Amino acid sequence: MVEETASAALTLKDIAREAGVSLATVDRVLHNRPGVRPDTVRRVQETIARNAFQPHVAAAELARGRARRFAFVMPTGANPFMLQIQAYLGEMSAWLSARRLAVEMVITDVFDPSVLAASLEELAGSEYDGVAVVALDHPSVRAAINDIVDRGIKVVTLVSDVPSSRRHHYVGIDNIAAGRTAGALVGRLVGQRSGKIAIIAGSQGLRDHAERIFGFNQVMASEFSHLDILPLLEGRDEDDRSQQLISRLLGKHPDIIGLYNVGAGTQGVATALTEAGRDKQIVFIAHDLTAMTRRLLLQGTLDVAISQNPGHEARAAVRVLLSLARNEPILSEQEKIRIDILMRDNLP
Amino acid sequence: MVEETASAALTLKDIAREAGVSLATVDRVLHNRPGVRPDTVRRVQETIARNAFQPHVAAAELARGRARRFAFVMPTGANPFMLQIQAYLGEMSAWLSARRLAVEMVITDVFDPSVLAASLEELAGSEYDGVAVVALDHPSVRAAINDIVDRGIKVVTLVSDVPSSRRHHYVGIDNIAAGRTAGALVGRLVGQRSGKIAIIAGSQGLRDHAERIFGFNQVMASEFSHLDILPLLEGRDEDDRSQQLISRLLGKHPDIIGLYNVGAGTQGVATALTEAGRDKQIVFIAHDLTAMTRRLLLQGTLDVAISQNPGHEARAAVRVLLSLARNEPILSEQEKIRIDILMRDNLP
DNA sequence: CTCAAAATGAGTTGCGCACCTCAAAACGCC
DNA sequence: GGCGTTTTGAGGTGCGCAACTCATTTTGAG
Repeated sequence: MVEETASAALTLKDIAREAGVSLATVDRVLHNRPGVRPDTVRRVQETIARNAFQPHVAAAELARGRARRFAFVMPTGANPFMLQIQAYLGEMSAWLSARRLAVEMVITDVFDPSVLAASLEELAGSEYDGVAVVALDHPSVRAAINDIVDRGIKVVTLVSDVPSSRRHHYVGIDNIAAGRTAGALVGRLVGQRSGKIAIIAGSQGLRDHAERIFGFNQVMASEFSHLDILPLLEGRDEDDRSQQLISRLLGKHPDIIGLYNVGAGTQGVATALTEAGRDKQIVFIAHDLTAMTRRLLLQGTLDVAISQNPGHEARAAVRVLLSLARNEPILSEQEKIRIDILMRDNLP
Repeated sequence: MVEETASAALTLKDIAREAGVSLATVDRVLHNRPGVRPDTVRRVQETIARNAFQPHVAAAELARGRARRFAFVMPTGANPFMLQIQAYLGEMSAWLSARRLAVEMVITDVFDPSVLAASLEELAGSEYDGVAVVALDHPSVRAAINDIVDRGIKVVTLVSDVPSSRRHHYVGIDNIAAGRTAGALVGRLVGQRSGKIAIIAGSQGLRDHAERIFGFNQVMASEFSHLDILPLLEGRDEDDRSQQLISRLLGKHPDIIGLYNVGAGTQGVATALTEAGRDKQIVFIAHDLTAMTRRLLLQGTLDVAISQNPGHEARAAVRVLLSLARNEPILSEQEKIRIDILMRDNLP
């Protein structure tokens, strides 16, 4: 029992013949070039639709000649998650060059709106076909993104979104949902016990951290109101500072049963927990899968790591930019980034 | 600060010149065609490697002429998970036809080794470039797969593997790890409580079910030995039968605190739980994300759904077959199927 | 050295499309 | 009806490679 799923192999010539026009006109319609009567445009488009015609991507790509260039605007510094994204882009290099795609890194201080905006404005005047940017949500950044879009360059925001801009796509997770997931897990894993829940973030000023905290508190308030949430600590994503803050907190509150680390500095938090000898009694949830969090999961110090797959984000950003540049539909289901719940037994 | 990641745009002609041979010889080397001295082969390959040369896939695809044909051997019946995979393949139809790829469904009884083997043998003599098969692990199936491979057709096993065959790739999850994940979650979510844990499967004869049960028991024995595991029930993946079995079990054991459904029939199990009024007290874990399990998660009847992403499996199978057919390297990190832990707050 | 077999060079064709030019036809306006 | 403008047709070129043919050179065995 065999079923057909794919169709014939029409070419532009067939479409031209069937629509009663020349190849040149079909080409004009296909690329929105001027000089075609609206009536004729419609006739050609109908013929294309009627036959479910798809231009042969390989032929189109070959005929284009020049390679496509994409820029990835990434933060300076040693943020492991960002470095992982860059590493996965590196792993794609054979894949990219076989398709004559060039991906270039633009490293800049994405946390300073004016610096980021300036970097983006520079790209607006360049020869890039697409830009992926880890964007801070700020009016001047938004304006810079819109400028790039107006130049006909495709833009996707990566990891961190600027929803008010006219960017074509966002590749990343819903951080409110991530925070809610953390809250639900803490609440469920502490079980019947009652006690206090600690929460530490890098800074409330970071949009993704703020969103996670919001989601976390939402769930705690609505579903686990019997638990006592301690005031938020800010560890600035640094191991040392996080360790000190948590050590002091553990000393002050012997009845902490759950701990959520919103940002980085997980190693510091874990050290504080083990030094206090309370890593097994306290439910500890953090973000991102690194060599370090993997180790902590296997040891049992960390109970759950909530993560977004950096490899998936890197590849999705490239694919989305490519599809946009080709005016191809995007497989949205494929490009959606999931909130991964990682425990010891489902580590990839 | 800009860093280059991709390289030049050499062509075969450049390679030929640099290696001091003709285009024809490079072509022979590239496609393992006979008639080239080993010494020359080496020289050409070294030139290719030295320049990190990648043939332009678009040009290669275009020059090939004929389209590639892939067959998907899928089970008969209304298994929702399998239907989802087929649905996602359908969603790819525009993507496929733009690449002149034809994907055809071969629906057969994959649970009968002789029927499946016969279907596969038929494919061995056909014009397919690749075959994806939901394979039962049985000697005659293994032999059939090896036959197909010997014909030069690429084979990937889908969802269910035949590790002893010479299939080129497996697209699916590690079911032992999935079972262990279920065990860890049941154990963690019941918390301090003590009581009995129920487990129901379709049949122990199904390899994936058996593996999940194995993993589940492994974790329960080593980490949650204080919990009492009830004997396995077999619901044949049917809602009615599962409901009856669970209803009876709930009547007999008032102290059940956890329940793991290994296979299908989740609706039946859920009905039994709610009718007994114990859906909130019992930790309930099942597999796969469907409209039904999504509803149960939102209601709170189901606590966790463990799933493998059917869309990802469909696309990965196609991509892997395509890469194999093109003799391209596979992005293994991309094609790996993860064990997803889905709760109410991280539903996609 | 001779001869057949193996290895190689040189060349052609065509895949389907993008992108271009130039001439011809159709059109709208006065 | 004449005019300029818009629309269309016809055609060409080349992208990089696969796949082929056929002539020529090199090689090794006897």
